[in-house]
Order: sequence, then C-alpha cells, then structure tokens
Amino acid sequence: MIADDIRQAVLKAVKTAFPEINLKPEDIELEHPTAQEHRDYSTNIALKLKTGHPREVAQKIVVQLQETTSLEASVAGPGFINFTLSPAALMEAAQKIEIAPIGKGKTVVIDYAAPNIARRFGVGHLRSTIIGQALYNIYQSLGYKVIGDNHLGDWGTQFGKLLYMINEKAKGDFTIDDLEKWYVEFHRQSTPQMEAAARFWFKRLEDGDKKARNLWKKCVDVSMEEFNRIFDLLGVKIDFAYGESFYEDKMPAVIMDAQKISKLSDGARVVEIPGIKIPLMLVKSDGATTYATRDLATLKFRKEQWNPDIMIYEVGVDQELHFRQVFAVARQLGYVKQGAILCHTRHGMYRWPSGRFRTREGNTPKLEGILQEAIARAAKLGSQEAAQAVGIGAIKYFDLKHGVQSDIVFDWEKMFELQGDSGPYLQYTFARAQSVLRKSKGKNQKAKITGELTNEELALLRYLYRFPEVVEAAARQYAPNLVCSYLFELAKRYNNFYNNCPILGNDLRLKLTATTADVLKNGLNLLGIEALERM
RNA sequence: GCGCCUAUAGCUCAACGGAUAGAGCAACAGUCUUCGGAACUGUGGAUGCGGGUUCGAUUCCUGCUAGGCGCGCCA
Repeated sequence: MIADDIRQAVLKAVKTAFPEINLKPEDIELEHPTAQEHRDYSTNIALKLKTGHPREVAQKIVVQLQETTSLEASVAGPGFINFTLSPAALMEAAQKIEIAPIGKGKTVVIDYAAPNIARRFGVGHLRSTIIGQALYNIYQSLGYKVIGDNHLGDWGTQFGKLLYMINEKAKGDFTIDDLEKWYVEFHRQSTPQMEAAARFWFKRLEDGDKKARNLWKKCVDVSMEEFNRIFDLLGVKIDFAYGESFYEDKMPAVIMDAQKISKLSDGARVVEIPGIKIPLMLVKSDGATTYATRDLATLKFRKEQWNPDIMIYEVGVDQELHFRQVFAVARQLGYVKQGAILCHTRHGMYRWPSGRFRTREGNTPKLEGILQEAIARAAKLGSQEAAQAVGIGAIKYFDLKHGVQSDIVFDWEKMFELQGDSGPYLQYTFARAQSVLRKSKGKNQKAKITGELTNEELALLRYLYRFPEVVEAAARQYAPNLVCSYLFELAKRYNNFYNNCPILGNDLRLKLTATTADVLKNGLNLLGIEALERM
C-alpha cells in the first residue's frame, strides 16, 4: 500500500537526517489532510521530533526524501510534510484496491442480535443485529475467521413468571404479544404468593418437568417465528444460536471453577472484583443461577470451541457494568486466551426526542412495523422488486452511520430517508454507474491517462484508493460508521464527476466509473446493504 | 449518593492531539440541448460554562451545569 511505502521512506529519511534519533515505523503518523490543497498524505513527524524548529526539521527530511525517492513532498504550515501523489500513481493504486488479509489465522467471535424470548423484537435489538452483522462482514473481508452467535435470552427466572401466567391465563395457543402482556401483568399484580409460585415453576423447568418444558418450548417457538421473520426481512443469517438455555448443564462447572474466588453473601454466591464496588452474582440466595453465570459459561465454551483472538459483544451500553464484571472474572478463571481482546461495543440507545423508550409504558415502536413502512415508502418511489432492498437499506444505513456509542433520536422521517446521506443515495449512485456501464456495451476501459485530468476526475482518484484503509480502521475501532462516511463521500464525488464530465466514449472515465461502482458495491455489502443493478 | 457515558449549526449527526471544525435535513439562491433529478452547485449559520497540560485542544486532565445509562438476587 502507498501509505506503507511513504512511512518507510520517511523513516529512512529521518534516520539519515537525524542519526541520533531512534524511530519506529509506528511513530510515523500518516493522515489524509482535510483540506484538499494539502493533498494526499501528511505527516506531523517534524512537529513531534522536538529536535529543532519544526519547519527546519521538516525541510531537512524533505531534502532527504527528494534525494532518495521520487515522492513529491513539501513543507507546509507549522511543519507538516505533505505528499502529493501523481495522477499516474493514483491511477495505479485505483487499479488494485485490495483489502489486506491482516486477519489471516485469527478468529473472531461476534455475539449479536440476542433478542429475548417472549419479548417482541424491538428497535433496541436493531442496532445489535445490524452493527453486529456489519462487523462480521468487515472482519471477514480482512481475512479473519468469523463466527457469529445469537445469544438468545431463552433462560432465567423470568420463565418461572411466564409459565405461571401461561398456566393461569392461556386457553390453548398464545402469541408473543400475549406473553409480553402477561409478563407486564405479572409485575403489576405481583404478590408474595405469585412470586413463590413463579419460583416453583422455574424450579420445575430446571428439574426437567415435562409440562414446564413443553410450555417453555412453546414460548421459544412462538418467539423464534417472529425473530426469523425479521431476520429474513433484514437479510441477516447468524451462524449459531446457542441461547442461554444451551449453557444450563455447563453452569455447575463454572461455579466449581469459581469456588476459590467466590464467597457467600446474604445466601448468594458472589465474586468480588477489585475496582468495582458491586460484586458479580453467580448464584442467587434461592439457588437459581444468573445470566452472569451463563455468560461465563459461554466464554468458557467459546474458548474451548473456537479459541478466539477477539470476542466482540455487540450489546448496548446499558450492560456496561455487567460486561466489565464478567470480563474481569472470566480472565481470572482463564476463560479467555492470553492476549485475546474482549470488546463490549456499548452501542447507544434509541430514544424519543422527549426522552427514553419505556417498555412498560408501551411507547416502544415495534421493529416489524418500521421495516414494513420503510419498504412501502421505497415502493412509492420506484420499482416493487427494489423496494425491499431500498427500504431495508435506508433503515440499516441510518443506524450504521451513527457512531456506535452515540444515542440515536428516533425520528420516523429520518429513518426512512431516501435522499442525501442515506443508503438509497448510495444504491442510487451505484445503479446509475451500472447504467452507464451497460450503455458503454462493456467496451473495456484501458486506464490510460492522456492529458490533464479534470478536478472531478482527480477528486475521485484521490479517494478511491483509500477504501482498504477505511475498512481496516472500521475493524480496529469497531466502527462501521467509518465505512458509511467513506462511501457517502465517494458517492458525492462520483455524482459531481458524473454531472460535470460526460462519460460515454471516454475510456478513462469509464474506468473510473467501473472502479467506483466496484468500491460502492463492496462497501455496501460490508454494511449488509444490497447493491442493485437497477432501482 | 456512587459508577460509566454524552454535550458541536435551527434539527439530526461527523471529525487517529493538528492546518480554514465537516456533512445531511430545513431555509434561501442557482444548474441541466448529456450517460438515471433518489442528482449537482452556491449562501448564511456551531465546539455548554470555567480552569489546566501542549508548539497546537472539539479531542487529554480538572471543576461546574444539563442530559442518558447503570448500581447483588430481571436479562
């Protein structure tokens, strides 16, 4: 990659000009300056060295560079060294845009979606599902072996309450709405007798009582039906769905492992964690396990099964404390490979302009309705076949373009945005480029630069080759929104080019069109958004 | 009360400690005898308040104010 070459060259130049300074390649920061006139790459190394007047230091380095390389470098501002890439170099880079397989031989496990049985799929789970899938695609493109696991919330004491309510209320079949309603109702009317009965039901479930098991299974089935419908709409397929129930028989071992570091407190078994005031509870005073225990069992299982180098939990910020605790204890228990990374993405929550979503007040919008509405709106604008891809693309892009950690104000209109900084804008740009390419009758493009390039052509060339850098950064920072902003800027540059430069009959411009289309398609696919030939 | 996070333009969001803080929407003014107008160009407008570190701070530290999330027997 160009960046590596420049970095090496700068390193050599510094060593020659200042032999006394010991510099490592990673000390040299390279960035793309924001202002176009500062050109393609820039380094602040002369400002960092503190070995003299920055501009003079920079000047010495530049002289070295000019003597030993063909790089076009100049000193600017307080002491930046700016590099201008020649059109020929840019063209060459644009011909081989490849994502480097930096993840070869490494394994990533991504825990995402994870809806709760007996609860409808809310917008809250949208973030996890969509960001998780994007991270999945991004890591895979970098050569990592990626495993996705949908950690269903299908176990725990809440099932005691549900089974109690089902037993009281259900006449035959029931729906996920019934379950949600009954669960709320239970809490509203809850008496000590009911609590006791619920505990008893959960005990029956854990003991394998047939009736309890059957009812539980029915809850799972009813819920999965809705979840699968939504995953279908979203075009998301997750490799595994080892729900919490899968770890039921694996928890005693965890509690054994934790014997030495845990203690009894008010009848519950807890682990104290240095630096965190609240201990992690493994077993409640009534003997029931907690989801922390299941999360520990999960980490243990994943290590034995896949031995991942990176574990990503695409889970909301509301679980921050929980994961800090679980990660700390898991490392103590040796459930994490030495040197492996545990990442809780802590995505922000959707909320109303006026405040938070409150499930209990029933003011949380239902995801399925949102998806249907998005598709309907897209259909109004274009073809029916494209409507699903466009509508869903709008929703996904809207979610992904936000920084992962930022809260999102739920705005019905913005969510369905089809113009401006939106998924459909990118899809449109791709379809438009495809249309031109079709008209060119596949007459292929030799990428010969003859004469001066127009500003629009240059602007495109200056941007295309950066795609692999962006993908790497997105992976490193767990930030699909970087891919979004890159693609949006690329599409803007292309559309500007399109409006100002007639393409048909010009080989170079056709080549630029084909390359842009390629990058747009790859990028959209990373985001889980379909790139349509026509829309 | 304690812990974590956030505060950027009228609204919704960007910005590895760098150069003149970028977009989208909204508003206003324009472009198009051409390949898809879901397009393009232009104009106005912003770092909550006070200290500190730094050659340089939206970014790091600290105090305040406002909001979000969480705080052992839900997950």
